[in-house]
Amino acid sequence: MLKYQQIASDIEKYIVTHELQQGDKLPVLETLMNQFAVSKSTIIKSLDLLERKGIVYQVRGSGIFVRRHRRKGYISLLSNQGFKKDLEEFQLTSEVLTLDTIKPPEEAALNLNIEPDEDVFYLKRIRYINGQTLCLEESYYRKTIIPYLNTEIAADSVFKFISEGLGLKVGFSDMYLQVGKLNETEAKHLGLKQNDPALRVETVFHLTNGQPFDFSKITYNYMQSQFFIQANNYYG
Amino acid sequence: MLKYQQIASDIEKYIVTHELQQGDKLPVLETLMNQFAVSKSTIIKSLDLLERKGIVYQVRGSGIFVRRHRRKGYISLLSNQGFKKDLEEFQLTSEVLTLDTIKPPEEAALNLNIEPDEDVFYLKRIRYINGQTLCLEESYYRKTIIPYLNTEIAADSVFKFISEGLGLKVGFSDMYLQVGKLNETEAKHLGLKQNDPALRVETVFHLTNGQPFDFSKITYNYMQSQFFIQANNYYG
DNA sequence: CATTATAATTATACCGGTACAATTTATCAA
DNA sequence: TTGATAAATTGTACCGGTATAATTATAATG
Repeated sequence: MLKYQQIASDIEKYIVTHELQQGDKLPVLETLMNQFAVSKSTIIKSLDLLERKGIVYQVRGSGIFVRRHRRKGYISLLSNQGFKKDLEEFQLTSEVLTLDTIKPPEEAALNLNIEPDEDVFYLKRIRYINGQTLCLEESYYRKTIIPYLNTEIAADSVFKFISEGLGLKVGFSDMYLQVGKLNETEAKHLGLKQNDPALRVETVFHLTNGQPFDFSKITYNYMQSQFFIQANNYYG
Repeated sequence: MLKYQQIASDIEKYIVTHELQQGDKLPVLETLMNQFAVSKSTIIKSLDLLERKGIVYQVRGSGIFVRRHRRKGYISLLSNQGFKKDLEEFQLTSEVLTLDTIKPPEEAALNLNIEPDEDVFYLKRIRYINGQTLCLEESYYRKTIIPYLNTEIAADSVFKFISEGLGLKVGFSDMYLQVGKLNETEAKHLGLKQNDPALRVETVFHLTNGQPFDFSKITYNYMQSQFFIQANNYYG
């Protein structure tokens, strides 16, 4: 692990274990420099990372402060790890409905920017949170990039397998949100009624090198889904 | 404007005017250094900014590439300028229903982290996109920070006034999303039916110094609202 | 021709420095 | 006590350097 990542992780742990709250002040830059025995630029890089993750904010001339929101039980839309990570405090399980190698349907081929004859894994599953249906998910993984998958992995965490098992690095993702009404199939799977509200999220996941490797369509159970987003304003 | 911001803005303009597409390669760092006649670190800062804005991605050993999604007509949830900016291509108007100075209701006081007897502006408006209802919005602005507002400003863009008129800098925001069903009032305002799907977004906006200044509750018309989010993965 | 080893390219990590701008604190005058 | 002024604090902009890791291009090998 790189120095600046390690330091960021240490500071984050410190904030959590010491239960620092929104607005609490961290030691000044120079103190942190000495404490971690690294140069100024490295500390700055750590803090910038923490700022992007929404954990601190920095105020010129004043200090470095903890950023923390109060609400619990919300799923982060931004840490694109398939939210397995954010909900560790909850019971999160999956029921795999389908796992097949297929030729991608048109919309998947378009979003993955691949030829229609390239093989993809098609995974369909229902995800449960504390025993309740959370969402219905359909994913298309490029076999060129993810050569292997099985139902065990699919029932646990595909993203964990991709990063830890395959050593691939997830880079960025484009998400598209829409609200509509559940159709009959969705309603049945989620245990809701037809025409109930539906939040649909389509995501294209890319590796750090820019390759798209996963296109997924998720329909959320509106009863279970509360999301939060921490945004920074770079448009000053 | 700072050097690195100016350079970032220039590169962004270049991408747009030359219609560069996803995956197109930009000149290498050293070329950019010479071209803009600045040091390496300044160019890196510019590119980091563009990366956070979701405009480029960088691949070590390979190059700097354009990041662009294909779908049009989606509202960005992240550039927290009250989306006036993102939808400039559309006709966006507002009808002000209420603008009053009041004592904040409990949830507003909680989210703004203020005393219940501190004065706030209460603004309620309907926003239209191309003549159709886009959302119903209720906002609470702290008068200590935003001392003045009128219906003209409210009908145009409060955020524009805050930054350009008052010289305040918007820093970060916490957003909470939920899906549910419209109640009677909401349905009437949005021209929809009761129990139709509703996307509700609550946001707490902060200045760069961490002060919360605006708590807003928005209910979107599900027929009009398509959102996109560009996410980066800092959790490597 | 495919595969492997080697070299060149390219972005990133990390260092340490000066100058500066925003904020906070201390000082002083009214 | 208040309000203005000056000084100290603190993060940010920008410079320019070395070393390194990931990727890509090239050369060598079978």
